[in-house]
Amino acid sequence: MSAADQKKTLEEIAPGELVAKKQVEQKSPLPPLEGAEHGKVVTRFPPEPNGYPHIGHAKAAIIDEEYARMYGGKLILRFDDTNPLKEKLEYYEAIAEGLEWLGVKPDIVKNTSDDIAILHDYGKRLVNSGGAYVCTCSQDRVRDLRAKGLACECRADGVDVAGRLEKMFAGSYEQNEAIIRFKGDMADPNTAMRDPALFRIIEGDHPKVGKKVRVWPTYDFAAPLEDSLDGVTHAMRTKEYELRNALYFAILDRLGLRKPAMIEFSRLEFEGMPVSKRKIRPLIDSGTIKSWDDPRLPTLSAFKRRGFVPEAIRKFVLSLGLTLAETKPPFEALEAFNRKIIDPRCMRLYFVRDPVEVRVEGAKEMQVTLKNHPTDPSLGSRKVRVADRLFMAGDDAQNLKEGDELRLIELYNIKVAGLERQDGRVRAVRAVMGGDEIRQSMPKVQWIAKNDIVEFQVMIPKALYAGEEYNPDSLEVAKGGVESFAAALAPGAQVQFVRFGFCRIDRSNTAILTHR
RNA sequence: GCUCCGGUGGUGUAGUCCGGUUAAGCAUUUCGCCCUCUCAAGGCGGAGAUCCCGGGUUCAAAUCCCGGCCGGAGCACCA
Repeated sequence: MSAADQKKTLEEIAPGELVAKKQVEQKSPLPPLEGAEHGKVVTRFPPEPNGYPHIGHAKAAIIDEEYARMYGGKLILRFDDTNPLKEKLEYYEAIAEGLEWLGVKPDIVKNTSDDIAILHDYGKRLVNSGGAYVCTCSQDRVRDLRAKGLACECRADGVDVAGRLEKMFAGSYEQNEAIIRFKGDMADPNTAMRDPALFRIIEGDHPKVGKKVRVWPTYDFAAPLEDSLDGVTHAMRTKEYELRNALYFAILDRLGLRKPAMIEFSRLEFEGMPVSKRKIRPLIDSGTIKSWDDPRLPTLSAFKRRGFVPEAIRKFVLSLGLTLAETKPPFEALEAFNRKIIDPRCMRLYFVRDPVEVRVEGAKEMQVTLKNHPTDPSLGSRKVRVADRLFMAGDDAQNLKEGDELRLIELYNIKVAGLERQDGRVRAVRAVMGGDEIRQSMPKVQWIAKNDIVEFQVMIPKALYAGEEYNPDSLEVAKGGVESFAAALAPGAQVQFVRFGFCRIDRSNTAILTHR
């Protein structure tokens, strides 16, 4: 019996007994938070200031903020700076700037290193209460025994733990000589629980606290403590940390501290656009890529430079949801969001790639007014003087045949009278006036008056990586010309070059293609 | 190797916890039409998924159970 038949029969036998499945409506693109109370939600975005912010940071920060706002709560930006060897002052700033550009406004900004004394205190407390111990084994031995699931002597009773702890903080141990380890379970199938390091000694110059501190907590210790102490109610992190959840909660349990809820989501990365410094740094060091805002990179500064707007990134990120599936979302979707947002505010200007000269016989010099936007008059117009010589795009010219008619957009029609070729390529076009009637079927092309053209180039970013290899064709350069009006635009201006694509002016005579 | 997490149209997701209302919603992509002095945006419409595979439970399974297969992650004194 089909579902419909069953339903019908049921209605006959027991009218009114059929209950409609409850409708779960939800406004926000994100699912509701478990146990969230309005006004009491605290989330946190905890980047390590060890590099420039990228699209992966954006995802986490946006989700964190979105939830804080959704529930009228607070967002904490916490620089997770517990490794002086990796962190630099410029990265704190870069991250803060990146978030500001994104429109993510934290309610509180702090550093994990601000709380180093508190963290030390809890660490000592944990050791003194038997929840952790000082291990003086070599790194190799620790790794080896963890793999085998065996404990070392340092964990046994009878070791002078108090003395070792004292030595650790007093500076008697050298770097790598001693660590504080959580007393977990060396036989736990979850290897994260096999007595992980909680503190280690690092001789370094910390960007915020200098050389004063040498005993630094690891992420595994700092994260749960900070979250709990800061009042975070919902902590979110990417799913590669999933196995550490047990440790996170075990630490808080042993210290008797409040436990936040933990939510995971997958990392965000685009195909051919790696986020990892391991893949980008060599290209920078070798000069293949000049800077961290190169338009092929997934850094926020690159997205900005390329012409993506924060609203588009936010919409895109939220459209991905909180899935755990590891996929590479379509870059085209980001482009589509961005296009819809910038379309109404981009002036339509002419860029001709590989210009080919057109001579229109009998054309008199005249002045035309061109609309800067097809539907929005507030974007204004511009005046251009045209005589009998102008340029059209090389690709458009190549397909011409004698007798073809085409429309020079917002100017007039022309009829091809002759083509001048060189090596089989059309080098110049001779044309005659073809009237002014606009016909839908007629091809329409953009043009630039000969006396108005300015040399110009557009950089076209492509996939940086093809599989595991650097893509040597990742940056295409389209050379050509623009109207003098476009050449005069200030860097940062976003325009649409008609029939070419949306671009952001990067510097004088150069733009970057945002997307088609 | 051990442990954990994923697997829904070309792509990304919603739905899966609490099985049934439309055998699957949205976005992107693509195609067609309308609009249009752009191959943009906007409007309308179409195409595209045996919901990884195989069993089982059930009147009924994308949803529950078992077993596979495939993909990813963790096993740092990095975060």
